[in-house]
Amino acid sequence: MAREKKINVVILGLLNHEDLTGYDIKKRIDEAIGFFWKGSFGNIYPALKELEEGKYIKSRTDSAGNREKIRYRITAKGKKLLEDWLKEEQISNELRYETLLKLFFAGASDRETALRNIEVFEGEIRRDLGILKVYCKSLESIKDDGDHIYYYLTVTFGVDTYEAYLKWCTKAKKILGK
Amino acid sequence: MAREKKINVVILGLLNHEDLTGYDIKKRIDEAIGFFWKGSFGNIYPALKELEEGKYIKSRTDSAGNREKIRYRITAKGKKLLEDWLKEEQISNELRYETLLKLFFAGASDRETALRNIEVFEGEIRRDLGILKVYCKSLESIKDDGDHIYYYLTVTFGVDTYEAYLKWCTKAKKILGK
DNA sequence: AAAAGATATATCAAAATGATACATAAAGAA
DNA sequence: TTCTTTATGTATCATTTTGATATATCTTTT
Repeated sequence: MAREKKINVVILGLLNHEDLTGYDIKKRIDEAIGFFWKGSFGNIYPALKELEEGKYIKSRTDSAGNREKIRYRITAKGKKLLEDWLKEEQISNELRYETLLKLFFAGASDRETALRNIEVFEGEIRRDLGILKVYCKSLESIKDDGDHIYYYLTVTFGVDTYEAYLKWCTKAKKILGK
Repeated sequence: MAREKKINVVILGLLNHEDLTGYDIKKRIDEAIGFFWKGSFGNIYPALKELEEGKYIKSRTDSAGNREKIRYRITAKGKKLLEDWLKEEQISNELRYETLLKLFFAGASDRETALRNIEVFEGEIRRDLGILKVYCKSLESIKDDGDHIYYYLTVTFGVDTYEAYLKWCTKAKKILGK
């Protein structure tokens, strides 16, 4: 089987929960999986067309008022593709941390710059961790219903790793002498 | 100032340490910063040409034997660009974890599949953590010389976060009933 | 001497990114 | 009421990155 483009399986995964428009899909990606995955209109809309051509999803145009709205639903063929991808053991996990890049090359500048970059990172992580903890708390009570358990686990991944980041920040600042 | 393409600053950062060929650059990226950054010939070679056109680097062709070898050196202008980038506070840090994606969508399949995906992830992380720890140990004794401190800090980031990943794996497997 | 693996440059199709354009609908302020 | 801002919605495009492949030489192993 050909290696499926990632945006395709992301779309299928989201449509497997509920019917959505392209715009909804973008929002779901940003809100629910935004801390570990991204999507843009630039690949969502073309992918939706492709997936419909391949009969993995089906569209329904909803013209309430003057506004055209295209809502998509996953087909049996689409569910099959999603399940096949889930069962593939090959995974690609990637970090792209500009903070680490800057730290690695920090010798080209001074310690103050290196420290400031760590502090900027720390600030962002602290803020995002706050948001993740709120999600985590609200999921704790419902995590045993249906598929919430999986959502809960991804959020705890975020919380645990972000806490590790913060600990590292403290250590790194100390080592750099602050 | 225009937002600089990331591969450009990666190349400048590496050339700031020593003169390198395109092939060397690819190797350095894979070895030294591979766990948090990637590069490919497909963007390294065109970027080298562009950077030379902009006078950020200078090439020296070394034709020992029949083999042509193009070695690059950073210029003062290139150093300036590198420093400017280091001082920009805007950073973009990204995770792209297929493992989390599969976990988030695991409801479309069964718990065994979800567990297997976590185990695959765990295996990879355990292997990579072993490598990182070796690097970490060898850097510990020289971390106070020159710029090694920054290399050491990036490696400890890897070690700390990978250890957090492993702890999360244990917890996640337990929650999923194993 | 042959085979295999590392070195080296280069290109290309496919995919992702980030920005923008355009238009309607809804909410809030003046 | 009217004006303005924000959210919804589809769509495209240039730039960048990815991943694979092509081609050739040099080095090490068998």
